[in-house]
Amino acid sequence: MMSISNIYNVAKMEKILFDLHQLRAFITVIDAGSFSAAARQLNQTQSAISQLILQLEKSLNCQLIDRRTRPVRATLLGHECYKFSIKILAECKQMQNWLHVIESGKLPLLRLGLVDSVVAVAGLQILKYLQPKVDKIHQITGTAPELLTALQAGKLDIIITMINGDVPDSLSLYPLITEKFFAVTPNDWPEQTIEQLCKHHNYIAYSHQTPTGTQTQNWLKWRNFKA
Amino acid sequence: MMSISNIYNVAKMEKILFDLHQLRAFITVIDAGSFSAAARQLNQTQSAISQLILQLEKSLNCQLIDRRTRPVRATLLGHECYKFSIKILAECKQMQNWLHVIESGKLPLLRLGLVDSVVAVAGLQILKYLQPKVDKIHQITGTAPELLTALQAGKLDIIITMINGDVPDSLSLYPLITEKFFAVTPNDWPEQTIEQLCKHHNYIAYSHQTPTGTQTQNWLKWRNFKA
DNA sequence: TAAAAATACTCCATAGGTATTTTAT
DNA sequence: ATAAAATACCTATGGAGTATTTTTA
Repeated sequence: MMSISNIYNVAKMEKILFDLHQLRAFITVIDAGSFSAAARQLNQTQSAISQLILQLEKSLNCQLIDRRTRPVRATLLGHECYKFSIKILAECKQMQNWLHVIESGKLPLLRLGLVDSVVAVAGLQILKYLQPKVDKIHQITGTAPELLTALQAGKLDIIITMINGDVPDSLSLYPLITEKFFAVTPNDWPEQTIEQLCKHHNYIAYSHQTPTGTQTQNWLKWRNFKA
Repeated sequence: MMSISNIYNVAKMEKILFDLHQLRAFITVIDAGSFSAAARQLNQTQSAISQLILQLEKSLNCQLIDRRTRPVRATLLGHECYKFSIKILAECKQMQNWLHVIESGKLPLLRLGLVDSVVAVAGLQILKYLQPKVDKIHQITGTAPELLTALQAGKLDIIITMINGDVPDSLSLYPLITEKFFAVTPNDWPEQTIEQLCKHHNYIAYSHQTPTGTQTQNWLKWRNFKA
């Protein structure tokens, strides 16, 4: 069975031979019809633009602009390059904008899933924390598997839940809280591991009413333990 | 729900605040799980990678990587940035390739995905057909969903597979082969449609060993039919 | 001849390296 | 305690400017 990561190794990141400044200069030259005009638009010198275009042509190993005419014009290859360049720069701008939207607290809507136990323990704090960052919140509560399904179906943006252990690749996991627990036993008990303890002794649970009890129950259910 | 296209504003050719080397470094770090590993892959020093990522984060004015964990991981924003970066770099690579094709008549590299069944039936013919058109071929085989994922991630250039029915907008679909089938039944069978036939009669399959049998199996699996 | 593009050269900003400190497990 | 990331510092490359030459209409 092929894994995707295999493909990545094969198609390893090659060197980048041109840069976005060159593409921008190229587009501007084509639009403006001359190097000098483009230079004026970009607040640079004609020399700088000339060098940028020459670099681009050299790195792509082809002529992009026909200088034997005034105004200068894109060659056949130049036309193709122009279309791609427009698309690439648009993509870059979209990325900038999209990240800015997310981080500047102007996220229009966050669809938030919370497991019931978390709502009880920290629901209010979470909402208070999110308030300044999001315009509108759709809050949904449910069991961990339900929320996970909804998240994978694209019906939620984020869920706060206990970890499963193996999270699908398409999702990102951010640990919020981890706790270490100790098993305290009388001196004369021989059992050395949790498994041994489970075999020989009864399970004493926190009350269903307490948050810890609920969480423990959830965790056991999640891990498919039987009561 | 806001769509990304709304955000994009074509009008001005604004300053570019990041560059492709930064994006490449970022992708490599996320994939590798550490700055040092990424540096090794890119034949640079850890320091250089660190600086590239810091520059990128500064220019985008947000944190992209959570360094408080090992392996380091993309933040929420980093995840968005990652997806865009993949797309942008793929676009750049495509441009290079396309220009190279036009001027030399040959693609420098084709990353080709073939579903296993196609390899068996037509693998040799396909490679023979491509030979004069491509300098170098990376051939990868796998199941249709795997290849589709890789294609969308920009890790493959083309895949030859059975159609799904709904292909994402970002991909182009070129039908290669279509076949019409007839159901031949005895004169006295009353059923008039395939559905009726399926209800009242058993399914007789080609042997697993034959190409047709394998293809049929694949198709049924693809369509979530049960044996 | 008058624009505009290429070229020569110069400079300095910065990408990227080495060495070191800080941080995470 | 060890591996990894940030930081300080330094060097060399090359991006971009000025001045000049070459090219086009």
